[in-house]
Amino acid sequence: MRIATWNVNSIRARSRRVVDWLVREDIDVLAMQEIKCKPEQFPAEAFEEAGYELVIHGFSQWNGVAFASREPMTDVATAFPAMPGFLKGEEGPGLPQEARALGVTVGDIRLWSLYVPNGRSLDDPHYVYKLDWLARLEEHARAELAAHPQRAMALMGDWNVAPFDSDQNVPGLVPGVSTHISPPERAAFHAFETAGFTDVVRPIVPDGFTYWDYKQLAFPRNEGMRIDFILGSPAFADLVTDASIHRNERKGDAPSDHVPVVVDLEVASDEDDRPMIF
DNA sequence: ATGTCTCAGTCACTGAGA
Repeated sequence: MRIATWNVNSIRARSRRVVDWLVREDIDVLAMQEIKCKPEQFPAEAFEEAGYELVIHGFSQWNGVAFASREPMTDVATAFPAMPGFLKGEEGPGLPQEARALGVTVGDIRLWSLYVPNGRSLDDPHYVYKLDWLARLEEHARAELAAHPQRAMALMGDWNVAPFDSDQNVPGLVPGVSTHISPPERAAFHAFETAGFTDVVRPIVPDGFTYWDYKQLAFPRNEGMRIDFILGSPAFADLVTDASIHRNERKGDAPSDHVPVVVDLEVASDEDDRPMIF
C-alpha cells in the first residue's frame, strides 16, 4: 500500500497533474493540502475516473484539505478536538476554525491531512495561532495513542516547520525574525516525537527539500525547505517498508511549490488480494 | 525587486496569502 501527502497549491489549477501522478506512481491514498476551493468546486471527475474516492474539506479560496483513496474512507473528522480558530484582527477563544485538518480511516489505519498555519512572522498573531494549533494537535495525537496504543496512525501534511538547520537553504530566512525555523516552532514539532510519533521518511530519505518558493529561481538554486512530513505512531512506523520524496514534481509545467512525500506500507491492498488469473 | 503564483472581486486591475 502506498500513501502520500502533497500540498497541491490549488487543486483546480493542478488536477490533471495530480491525477496523472497518482496513477503513474500507483498511489492508494493521497492526503492533500491547500486545495483552495469548496467541495462543490473540487475537480472530482478526474479523480473518480481514475478510481479514487474523495473526502473534501474546504470553506473558501484559502487553505482546504482533502483525501483521495482507492479504498473506502470512514470516520471522517473535519477538526481535531480543541482545534483553535483564527480571524484576522480578532483574538480570544471562539474564533472560526479553518479547513486545515481532515481525519479519515482507511482499513485499520487512521490518517490525518494537516495544513499547519504559516505563522507569517514572529510578531504576528498568526504565529501564536500556529504554536497553539500545533500544541492542541499534539495533545490529540498523544491522547489517541494512549487510548489505542496498537493502532496505526499517521499525521501527514505541510507542517510549515523546518525542524533542523539542514532542512532549509533559504538566504532570506533570518533567525529571530523568520518563521519555520524558530526554537518554539521546532520544539512544537519535536513534541510529537516525545509523544511517540516519528518521522517515518527521514530515516529512509535523510536529505532533500519538499518545498521551493516560486520566486527568485529558488528551485534551480535549490533554495528550499523540508517542511512536509509523515509522522507515524509505533504501529504505523512498523508497517513502513520504503519512502520517497518526488522532487521531479517541482519541474515542468505549472508545478505546485511543494512536492509529494510517499511511504510504502506492508499492508495488503484490495489489489494485492485479488487472485491472479492467467 | 516580494523579481511568482493563485484566487476573489469586479471587469484590467488590486488585495490577500504564501
